[in-house]
Amino acid sequence: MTEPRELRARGRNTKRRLLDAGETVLASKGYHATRVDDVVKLARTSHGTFYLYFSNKEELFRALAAEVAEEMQSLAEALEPLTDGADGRARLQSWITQFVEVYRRHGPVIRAWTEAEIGGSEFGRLGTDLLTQFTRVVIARVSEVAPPDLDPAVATLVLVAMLERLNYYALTNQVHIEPDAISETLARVTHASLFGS
Amino acid sequence: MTEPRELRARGRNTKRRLLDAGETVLASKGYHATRVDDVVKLARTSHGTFYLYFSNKEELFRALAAEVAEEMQSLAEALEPLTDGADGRARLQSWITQFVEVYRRHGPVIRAWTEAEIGGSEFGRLGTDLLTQFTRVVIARVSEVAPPDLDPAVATLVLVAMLERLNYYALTNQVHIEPDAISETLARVTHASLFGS
Amino acid sequence: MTEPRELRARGRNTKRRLLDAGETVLASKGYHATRVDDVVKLARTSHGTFYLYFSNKEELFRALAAEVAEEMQSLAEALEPLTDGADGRARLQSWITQFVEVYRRHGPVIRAWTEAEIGGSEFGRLGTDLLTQFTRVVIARVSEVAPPDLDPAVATLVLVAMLERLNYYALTNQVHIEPDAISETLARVTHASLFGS
Amino acid sequence: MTEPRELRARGRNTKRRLLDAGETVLASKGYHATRVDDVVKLARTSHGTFYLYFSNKEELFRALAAEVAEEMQSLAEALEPLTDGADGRARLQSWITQFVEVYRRHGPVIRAWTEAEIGGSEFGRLGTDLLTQFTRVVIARVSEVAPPDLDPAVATLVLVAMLERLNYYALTNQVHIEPDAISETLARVTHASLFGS
DNA sequence: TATGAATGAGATTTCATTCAT
DNA sequence: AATGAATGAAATCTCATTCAT
Repeated sequence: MTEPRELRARGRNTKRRLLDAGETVLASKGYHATRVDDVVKLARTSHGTFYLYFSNKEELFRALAAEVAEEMQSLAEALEPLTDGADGRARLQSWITQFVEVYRRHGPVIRAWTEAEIGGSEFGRLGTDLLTQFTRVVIARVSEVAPPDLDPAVATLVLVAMLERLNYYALTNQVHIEPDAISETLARVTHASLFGS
Repeated sequence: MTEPRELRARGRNTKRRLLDAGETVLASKGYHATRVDDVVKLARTSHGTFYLYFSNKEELFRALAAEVAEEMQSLAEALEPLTDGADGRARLQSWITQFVEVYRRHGPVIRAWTEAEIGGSEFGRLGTDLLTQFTRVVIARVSEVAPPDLDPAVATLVLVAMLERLNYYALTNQVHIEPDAISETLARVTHASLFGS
Repeated sequence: MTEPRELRARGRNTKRRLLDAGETVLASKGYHATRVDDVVKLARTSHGTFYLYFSNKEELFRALAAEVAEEMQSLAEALEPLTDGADGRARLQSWITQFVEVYRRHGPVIRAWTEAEIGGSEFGRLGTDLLTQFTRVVIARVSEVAPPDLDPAVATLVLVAMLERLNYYALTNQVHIEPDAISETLARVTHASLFGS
Repeated sequence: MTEPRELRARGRNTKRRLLDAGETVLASKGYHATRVDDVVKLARTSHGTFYLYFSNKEELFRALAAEVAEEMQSLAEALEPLTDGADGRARLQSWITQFVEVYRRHGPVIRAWTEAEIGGSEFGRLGTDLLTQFTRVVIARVSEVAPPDLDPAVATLVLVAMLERLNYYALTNQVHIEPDAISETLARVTHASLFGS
């Protein structure tokens, strides 16, 4: 483990460059195919410097994950009570838009969890933990309004699955979807499931 | 390229063992972390033999993909017209149950596409192509019944996203869901979106 | 850990070459300064092959150590009861000559224990264990004849210290000693300490 | 080469801390495994500062060696003529006790010579030179009294071998020996060899 | 006098693929 | 049809030393 050191301005800057480079490379190559060499080249620094800040590749990704996890967590907590009506749907859609935005910025990290957790790495488990946390908050909101015959936990998972996966398809260009259509459709489907069409 | 050769019984058996081993390893380690060594050990054969049947690692995955693609394609074509009412919903649910079953058997391969396509490998593209094909067929069905203000393509993607991702969560034990609850909930949400609750 | 595999003639030959090369390089550079690269070059093989037989550098040395430890153990057990008189001294000297011979052949490995045990590596502990074993057997012989005011354990250590260190000086050319003079002098000093001059 | 500079109190203190840290790390890790990083951490200073006082790692060790060499040399010169009788043996034992004390304080450096000289480093040669010097003085004393059939040079080496190695065993806890037993036994064995029991 | 940061050469290790039998 | 052995390019990681402040 690299001891967390007190960093001066230059050091903080270098570490930031490495994190950003890591996220960029992650985006284009995925977790397993990312080479330390790619990261340091992009950050315009050396291997030695990389290992000054992170004791290995995994730790770089853990640091990225921690940053994203925090954003996701605040987002989850920002979800207000769900309500029926055009008004409630608009609020839901606005929340989903924020999610889409976070995914647009940090999708690569989120997707990397998927890749990593299959190998059972620590990084992968971080992703699972976040999913659990995120889900817990949303379930609470769904429980308040779900019809009695709809399991809130399952419904929430469906929602999260849609959120994550649809963004994923869009971002990897596996399909073409208008960005606006994503949040609108997600809001509509979710709302319909909870309150009827 | 290994020329497709006529194989005797023994050869076919060996190749089958390699394919099965490949799928198993894929399930536990994921695309990038799968080693030829793991595969041949599990298949109780040797590296030399592996390259007798596949000219490289990628080709093994392609062969696996081809098998799964075929099943998925028949499944897509088996989707009957969607109809309103309890009856229509039951038929939809039964189709989803079949999907869940296919995913249960071949999830590792399907999930590996995700991982692979990030690196831009041929295997990854195969997955994308399959998604496109699969989607095309489903869109046709959805178009027949979607309300005018719901884009059939997007709605289909939502459906597929749910299908794939929820199964994924369940299969990787990231969350616990009752197997039956999966198809029931998926059917309910889809039906509600298309026909109202 | 590299699983112990069944080796054919060629494999056994290669492994032997690596072991021998390891011992040679150890002799000239010492434990820590030995590079896998030196070993494989001398064995006229490749890095890849090295890791086929040993999962890392340490394991190569452990294998060497085990071989030497066995020889040392048989030597210890070959020590007959110590007796007074010219006759007894001749027998002692002949045993010491054998020790000198083993040291001449495997001194590098024995010396490497010293270097390694300082770092607390497994390899180092092997050396300590061997010393303990070896000493135990010799103590038994010394106890039979030591004068009451001479602690057999300490006397044995003195003997072993002389044996090891004098050989070491001679082998590393830190001093020049006629090979015959080594065993003769060691026999004389030991015998004098136990039985009087 | 770092020019020997006139150091103020603060500088002298820093250099002392580095030397002490060097000896401590040497004790726990050995010559080859000692890292500049370990030394500066223990001395609570920085890499930059280290190279202010020593032009490289080797020079730190040379400085340590020089300090120890001086002590050893005075010790050698303090050896009085060897004489027979209880009286002579007591004087011998008292000298050996001083040796044991020096070894207790500086054993790590002395042991490191062994490790270093295998790689042919300057530091190793320093150790060899010291051994030669030390031996020369002792041989002179032994020559005065050795029986005609005992080569004084070899007898001296035996003595030094015992001295060094027994202390080494004791200090590295490879065996347990009562501190007093060390010098007593060494004195007895040496005396017996030279003068008969 | 001091130090945090950076460097890069060199070491270890991995693994897809080829070879020889 | 099968396989044990070998390979070497490429990846990860280490650490003595230098730089800039």
